[in-house]
Amino acid sequence: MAATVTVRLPDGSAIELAPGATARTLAEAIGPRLAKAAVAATVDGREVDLTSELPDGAEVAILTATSVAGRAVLRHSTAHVLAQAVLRLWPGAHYAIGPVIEDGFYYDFELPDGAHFSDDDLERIGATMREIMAEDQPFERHEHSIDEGLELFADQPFKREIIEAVARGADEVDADAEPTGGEAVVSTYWNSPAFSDLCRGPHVPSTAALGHFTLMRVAGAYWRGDEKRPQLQRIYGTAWESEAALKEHLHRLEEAERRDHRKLGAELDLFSFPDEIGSGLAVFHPRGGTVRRLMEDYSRQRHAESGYEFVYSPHITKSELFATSGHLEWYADSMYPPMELDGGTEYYLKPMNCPFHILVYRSRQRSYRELPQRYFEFGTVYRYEKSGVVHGLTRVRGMTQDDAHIFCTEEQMAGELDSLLTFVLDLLRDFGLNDFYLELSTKPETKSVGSDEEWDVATEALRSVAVARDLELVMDEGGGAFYGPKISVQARDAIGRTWQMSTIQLDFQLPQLFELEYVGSDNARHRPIMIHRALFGSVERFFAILLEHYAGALPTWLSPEQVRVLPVSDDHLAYAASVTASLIGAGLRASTDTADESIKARIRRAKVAKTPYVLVVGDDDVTAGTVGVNRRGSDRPERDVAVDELLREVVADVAAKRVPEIAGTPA
RNA sequence: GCCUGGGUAGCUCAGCCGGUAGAGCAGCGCAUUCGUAAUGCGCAGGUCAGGGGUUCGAGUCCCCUCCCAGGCUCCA
Repeated sequence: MAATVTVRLPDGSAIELAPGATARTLAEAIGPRLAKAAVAATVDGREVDLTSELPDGAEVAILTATSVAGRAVLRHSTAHVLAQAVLRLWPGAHYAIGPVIEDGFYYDFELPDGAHFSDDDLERIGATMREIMAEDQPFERHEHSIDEGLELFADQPFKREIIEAVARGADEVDADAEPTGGEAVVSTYWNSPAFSDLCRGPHVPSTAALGHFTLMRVAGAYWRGDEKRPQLQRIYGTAWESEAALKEHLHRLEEAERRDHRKLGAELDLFSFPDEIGSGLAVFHPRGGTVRRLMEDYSRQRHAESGYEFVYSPHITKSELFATSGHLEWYADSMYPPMELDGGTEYYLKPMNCPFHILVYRSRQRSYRELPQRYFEFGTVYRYEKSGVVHGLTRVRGMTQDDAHIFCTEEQMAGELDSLLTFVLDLLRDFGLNDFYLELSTKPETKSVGSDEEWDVATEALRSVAVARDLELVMDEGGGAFYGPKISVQARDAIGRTWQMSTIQLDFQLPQLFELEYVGSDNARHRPIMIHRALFGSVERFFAILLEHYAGALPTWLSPEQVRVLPVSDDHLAYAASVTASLIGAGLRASTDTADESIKARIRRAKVAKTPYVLVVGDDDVTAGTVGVNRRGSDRPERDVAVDELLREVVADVAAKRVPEIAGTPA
């Protein structure tokens, strides 16, 4: 054996250690602060425990809890303690898997006698976890043969299933085949005589290294995500490297809750979901209707400027149309069941607009001279979403898409895609979104039509316009629609969440199914290419995203009410009315609040409604022709502003589509 | 669709071991006429989601249905 081992550090330097040195020894050799902060290490890129011995010549990095990988170790270890606590409280419980997820972890259990967790249990479990952490139990790694593993977990059916999968060489979430000696082995972590868990690790050295966690909620989840398998009880939690980081995370969650569009929609009187109508079906109130109209009007204007023509199509159709399009074959699960009319003819509510636009195209023979044809429609579609998935305005059963279909020649395709992407990004920026990345979705493994070659051509066309942008491109393998690949524009909002916005889909299939043609300059018939695209996605969903992004404080140009004028007393009513009239005369949305309430109360109401400009007019203003101005986001009112001056300010704000300062914590 | 938890006044929520329903805000009325985030007093408002059952008696216990939330799955 060599007298020393030498390992290389991430900065390229080498360090010499005594034989048998562990990652922990290394951390201590580098410095006491690192030794204290260390939770695990990587050896030649593989994550290992601090107690693992370092081989000579290895590249080693120490993981601390403030790194992404370090937090994952922390969370994974906390998940183990959760399992230990549950087994302590419910002897005989079965434990399944406990992986790390974004910002936290979960663990799935099956409790004896079909018992289930309640919110009170979370507190008890959390308290027990803290006991275990106080007991300073080590995470000791052991390796076992498959047979030993099966023996160890004889009464744990889920663990046995994982081990059996490892034995078959499957890559498992929470247990890993280790290529040691060519024979499959499993590793366990032993915390105490009462608890060990199957896991590939690594873990923190001891339960005492944990502590900044919260158990969040209980949920049901299928074993392996398969609805035919047993439903387990899942506990979600989050864990961080410090109390401050934990608090910050909880604060972010509160911020997201404050921005919940369903809450804002009710508070700001924008829309509602009356039970009488049904799940996932919204009505827009006057204020929400105004916002929606503004969004749609602006979109229409931009589409008209960009060479789109406006078409309209009905909400229902005979089944034949969707049989030809393939929707009945591929999409029937998401469609409302048919209505039988006219002695047996079946009619369907439309889940998509494309077949209708195709019929517009096919209404007469087309020449290459008139391509591209760009048909736009605010098309209202209905999709029978499963009851558990509907969510506010972001996932509904009835929605209006800003849908368009472009029919073009193969030669025109690249240019169309390119200008389309510019159009999309410009439009989204006008609404104040400006942090984007692109996602390219390729052929689905199961549900798809068309040959691999066609898919390759279409996918490549999309890829080339995507990479031409100075934007991040993320692959979404298998995420395309059944008829073609797509690019989607993902936007990050004010608190760092990402939303799928616009989609651009290429389609070589529907033109074939509907036998679309155009006559080329060669006097021969050719097949056009079809591009599907929706920029808002759905108007409802885009509305929801804007509401959350702006926390309800929509830009002035989109605000349902832009200015509210408050007379100090009844003496100023006439003046207030004249100010309001001149604002309305300038094309603004303004009203006078004549309620018999104190000026303070009316200011508060106007502010709570997130009105961009709240004007107060009293004696001084009547004589001087001025107003007092409260701008949204400012707590310092300004006095003696000339009406003309204020009017110019608001008009300029609207014309510039100025983005308000977004209240709240940035991500 | 499945799991868990919910549904009490327009909204947010109290309501014990089963004994006949309560607050704040909003609404309405009266007083108040006010210069920058809630003036005071009063009134009204509920088939306790709907239906069925147990019970002398059900908001409360049981069953079914609908709706909501968080997940699983799916997705714009």
